[in-house]
Amino acid sequence: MPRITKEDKARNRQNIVEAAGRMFRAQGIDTVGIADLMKEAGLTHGGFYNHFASKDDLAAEVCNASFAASLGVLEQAVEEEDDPGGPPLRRVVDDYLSVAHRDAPDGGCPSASLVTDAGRHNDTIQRSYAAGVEGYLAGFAAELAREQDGESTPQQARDRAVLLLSRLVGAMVLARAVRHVRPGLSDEILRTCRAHALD
Amino acid sequence: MPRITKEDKARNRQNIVEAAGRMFRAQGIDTVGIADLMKEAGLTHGGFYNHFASKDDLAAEVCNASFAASLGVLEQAVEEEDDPGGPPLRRVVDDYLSVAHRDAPDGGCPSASLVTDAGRHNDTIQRSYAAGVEGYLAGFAAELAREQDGESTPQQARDRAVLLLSRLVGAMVLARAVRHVRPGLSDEILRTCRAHALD
DNA sequence: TGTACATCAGTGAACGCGCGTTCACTGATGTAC
DNA sequence: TGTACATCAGTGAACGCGCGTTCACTGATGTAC
Repeated sequence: MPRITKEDKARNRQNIVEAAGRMFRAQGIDTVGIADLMKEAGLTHGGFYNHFASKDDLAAEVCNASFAASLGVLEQAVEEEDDPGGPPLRRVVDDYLSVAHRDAPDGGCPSASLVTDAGRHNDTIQRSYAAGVEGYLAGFAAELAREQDGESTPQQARDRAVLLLSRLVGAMVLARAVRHVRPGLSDEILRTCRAHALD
Repeated sequence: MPRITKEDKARNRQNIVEAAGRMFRAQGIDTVGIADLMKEAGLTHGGFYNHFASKDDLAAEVCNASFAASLGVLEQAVEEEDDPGGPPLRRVVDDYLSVAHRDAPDGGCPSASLVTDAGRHNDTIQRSYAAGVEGYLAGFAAELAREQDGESTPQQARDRAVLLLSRLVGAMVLARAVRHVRPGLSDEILRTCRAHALD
């Protein structure tokens, strides 16, 4: 049946990146095989290397794409001005530390779902991850500065952004780790941290 | 040369658990092979199944042992009364979020180093992990109650313990994830969270 | 206490499996005239 | 615009490797008398 249209090839490539983005976040980079991920993208495994030089190569691109998508959602949430649920960062925290986000890591924040994978893979992946973290920090710091309306220095906003991200990530990874065997504890972690993440 | 003394067998078993404890925390459960870990324990891979029914079986035991050792260190630190470095929890936080702990996950807190592994393995491992987390929370809550000297309810102490552990774990996993490619960012995360973990 | 035999921890080769990656092949697309 | 040929994305078998696990074997220890 091949050969395929240029547009089809581009679409296939994007499908691979998106499928891998979901699967890597849900199950971890090492757990997901090339064959699994190509099937999820609607292809057979042999064609993988028409698009990527290696699995690590894909993983780095997936890391970038996941952070870009996740940051987009974040900034969109921040921009929705007059909205129920209080100020933007209040809504961001409530969404981040929600049961829905805990139970659907495949569409969620890569800061949390790839945090261990990043440290255990090559530097290219780690750089993509670190850049994504910096993106989150910049976004949080900007919004914190805006909400305090000149009441804080850039350094203070930066510090608070670092604290906020650490708290969100810590609560989420712990809540996910105990979810299946101690759902009550998992819920408690989310609830308690939701109430105090912005302290 | 075998057969071996009963005492030798017990010592070998303990060596395997300790070697696996270090390697699993440093590299992750899936990354470490049976052969690697038996060599580290000074044995050959074939004998593994004289001690454990499966790798998962070992992993659950390792999880228990690592938490027990780590909690022991924690409680010992708390008990060293008149000591420089302020009140016990202040010292616990400073040790936890130290550069030394970040750079030596093999001897450190399993809450942080096994947090992702726990969620991705079978329920036995996850239960060991969750029990360890509860141990940490109980230890923190008791010390928080003691330091506030009756000024807080058990519920408040529990909430603060949940917050504290989440913050420690979040900061540590993030600091480790970006360590090799952004050492400055990694240090910043530790420093900032050290200053505010007990807020 | 001494002797004879069963036990079983350690060894290292082997098994089966799944992984990342490579390859020969196909045939529709892209392109040059 | 039409024709002829080169390109190359997708396919699925195959490769090499390392993994968790099994196994036959060894010989010192444990034990029964």
